[in-house]
Amino acid sequence: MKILCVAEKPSIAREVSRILSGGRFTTRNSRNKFIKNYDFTYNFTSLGICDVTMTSVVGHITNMDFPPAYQWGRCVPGRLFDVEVIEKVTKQDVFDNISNEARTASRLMIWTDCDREGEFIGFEIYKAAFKGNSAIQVGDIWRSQFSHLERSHIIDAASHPRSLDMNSVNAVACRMEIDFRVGTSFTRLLTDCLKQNRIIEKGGLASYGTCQFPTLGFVVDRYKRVKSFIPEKFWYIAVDIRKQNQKSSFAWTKGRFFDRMFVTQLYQDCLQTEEGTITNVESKRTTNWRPLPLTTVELQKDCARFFRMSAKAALDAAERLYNKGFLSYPRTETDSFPATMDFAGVIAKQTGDGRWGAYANSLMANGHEMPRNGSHDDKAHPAIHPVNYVAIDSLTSADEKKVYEYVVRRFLACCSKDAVGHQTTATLQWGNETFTASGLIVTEKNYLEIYTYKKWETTKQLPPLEEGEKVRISSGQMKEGETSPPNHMTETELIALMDANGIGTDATIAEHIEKIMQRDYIVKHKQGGKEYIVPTPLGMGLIEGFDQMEFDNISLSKPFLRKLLENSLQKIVDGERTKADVLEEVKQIYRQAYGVSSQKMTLLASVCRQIIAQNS
DNA sequence: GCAAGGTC
Repeated sequence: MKILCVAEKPSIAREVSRILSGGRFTTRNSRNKFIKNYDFTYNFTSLGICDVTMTSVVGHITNMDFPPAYQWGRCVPGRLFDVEVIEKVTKQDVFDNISNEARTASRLMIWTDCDREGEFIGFEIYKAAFKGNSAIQVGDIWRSQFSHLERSHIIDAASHPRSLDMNSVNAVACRMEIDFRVGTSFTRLLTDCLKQNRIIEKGGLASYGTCQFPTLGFVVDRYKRVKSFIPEKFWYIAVDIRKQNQKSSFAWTKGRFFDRMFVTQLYQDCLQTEEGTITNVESKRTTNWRPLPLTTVELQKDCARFFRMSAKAALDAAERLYNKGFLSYPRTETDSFPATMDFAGVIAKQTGDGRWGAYANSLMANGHEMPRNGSHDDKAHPAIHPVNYVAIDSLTSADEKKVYEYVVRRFLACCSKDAVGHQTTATLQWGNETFTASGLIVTEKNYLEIYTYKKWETTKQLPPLEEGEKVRISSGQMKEGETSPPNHMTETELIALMDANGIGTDATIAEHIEKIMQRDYIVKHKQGGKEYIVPTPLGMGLIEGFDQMEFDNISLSKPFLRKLLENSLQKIVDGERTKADVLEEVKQIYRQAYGVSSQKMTLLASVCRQIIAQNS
């Protein structure tokens, strides 16, 4: 009896084969240069010893399309909400490999990632297998459940398969159809109209996407807030005391007020007394927590912040390091490690390095900590960590060097003790007002010694103060300040906003930013050594134009619709709603918005024209 | 020529 096993990517097929076969497998090439077919035998608990062929796909192998009659220019874009969609095989060689291998198989076992997309890819694999062997039915599919490649976990997964979760499959099918219909209809409408109005060039493209526009919306929103910012004056009271020839500044616990008279009144009351009283001195141990295990989004945010690397460049470098076997899988939302992971083994591989080897050695000698567990789990991959050592000087790409070093230091930091400090806070009463000052001494750096990207340092110390002590106010002043404008959007902030609002995924956030840059909706702008993202006049015109149309309580440039879709998809997964039901509801919202948009295209064009003229 | 999601 032959079992056909199919994974989502070649690296998983290789690893699972290695584990299940105990290293005794033979390898055949497929027509796709990335994909190998591995043959071995395995003793499945329920079936006994079976012949196994393990292979993989490379992500999705099919996609949606419209029939020829509905290609660009052949119908009005509004029809795309309702015409039939067809399935098209996008990777014929991969598809055929599965059909062929399925011919001699009596069972199909799906080893795709255990997330929603993985479930759908599993269904695509089933269809390819069924084409080669119609004796394989949906009910015969084994779906193995695993979230990392630790040996016992994989063997357990091999003996406890479940069935394919059609709710998840339907949720993904729903997402695909919405994104496809909405994206294509609006893109054709926008492009055709902006071309007619000569706002974009003949060969140009003005795309709309359910992720592209909310992303652009974030950038435009920030830009407008910076431009329309009006500074406001505020007032506050600041106090210095002097003791042992040392000045200490105390901050007002009330902060600041925009009412000058009010602060003046309080300040006048204070001036009645020349002395203040120390009402409280508190000295306590504080800790500064080691970082959480690394996710893709965190990696991208930190690379942008620490190395000024774009999200795309960071992910590309991490991917190359993964393909060379140095890093674990770099696309993950999980901020924890499996409890069974061999942390000491991972640390031991780093002990020979010239920069961090000594630290790794000290962790080995003194015992490492168990990493903290974050609350996110994509149920498919563990947090990003080094799997093999490479001397960074032997890497040729500057980005790879930085990313590898960062991932290693982050991992060692995860296995280290938290930093410890001592914080002293003194409270001062002056008249009716209270003020505080504090000083920090870092007593044990611990993880900070290896995680050099972060600063937590000893500050200026307070002089010895006692509760009840009278102190002379060496300077008590009412000061004036001014609110400052928000900064322009950084890539780090944009990634964080997208992540928080469910726009895109760990694997696609970087791509959406790149795409709207390609479309000339946003540009990166250097200012004072920092890089900011600002909208182009076209990008502003599009958002402004859509915002001026009157939709019924919805916005095409904000993240709410995407979030609504995401919530509804989860309900499909949970079995609370059907795909047909959600599809109709969401389609109806966009269909209506499309109707309004197509009527108001002249408004959009004139808004665009106006903003472009203002900025040229 | 159009989307977003996988992966290489």
